[in-house]
Amino acid sequence: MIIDDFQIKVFKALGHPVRFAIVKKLLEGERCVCQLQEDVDFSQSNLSQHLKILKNSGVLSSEKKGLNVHYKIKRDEIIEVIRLVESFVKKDILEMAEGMK
Amino acid sequence: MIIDDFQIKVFKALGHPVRFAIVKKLLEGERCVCQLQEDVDFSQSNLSQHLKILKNSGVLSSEKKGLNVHYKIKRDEIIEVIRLVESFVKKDILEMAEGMK
DNA sequence: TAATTATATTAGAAAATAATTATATAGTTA
DNA sequence: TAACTATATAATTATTTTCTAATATAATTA
Repeated sequence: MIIDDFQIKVFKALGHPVRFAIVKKLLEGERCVCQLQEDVDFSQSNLSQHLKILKNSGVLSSEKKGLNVHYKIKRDEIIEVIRLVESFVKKDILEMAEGMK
Repeated sequence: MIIDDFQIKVFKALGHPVRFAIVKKLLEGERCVCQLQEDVDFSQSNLSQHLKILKNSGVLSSEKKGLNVHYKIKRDEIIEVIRLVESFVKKDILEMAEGMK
């Protein structure tokens, strides 16, 4: 199923620490690559490659503004997804903590 | 952030075709490993390894019932997440199709 | 308790993904 | 138009993930 493939691509894109960090940063709003670079301590080239993966998966969209390229979260559903996963992961962590008593 | 790590684990778990297929099957309800094996054409060992990853990430939970082990989706949020991603991916595909006209 | 069935684990090979380094391009300003 | 700045691409290497094959375990039944 082709829809499955696209869904898998989205999950794969979000399932990497650098890319997840980028997306979380962009929850605050649109940013140019140069701004993303600030928060993050790996090469420009590497960042660019991760941005490409995020864009290809449909998680981010980009727009060229003069010399800069601005990236943003493409759809609100992504924001929802991250919130949902965060909430259920928190439950898991709580339960784990309970189990250790 | 530890919560981030758990979230990333969830996305990574869902970002693989075999594991995604397993989870989609379990949307229909709890299944034992033997039943999952039917739909799928790779080794028992491999299936078992993927189930382990899904369980460790918190996506699935399991319960031993006699000789069988039953797996199910651990939390309803997971179902929601999959629906959301499906819906936004469909939008992307539609837009792509528009763009090709 | 020996054999059987369902599932899990381990080790190693194969494949996929990620990071690094170097180079290219597109827009901008001097 | 030459030099500069921000970002992208390509090639290579390093790392991680996945698969395969063999073996182990736990519950069940003969």
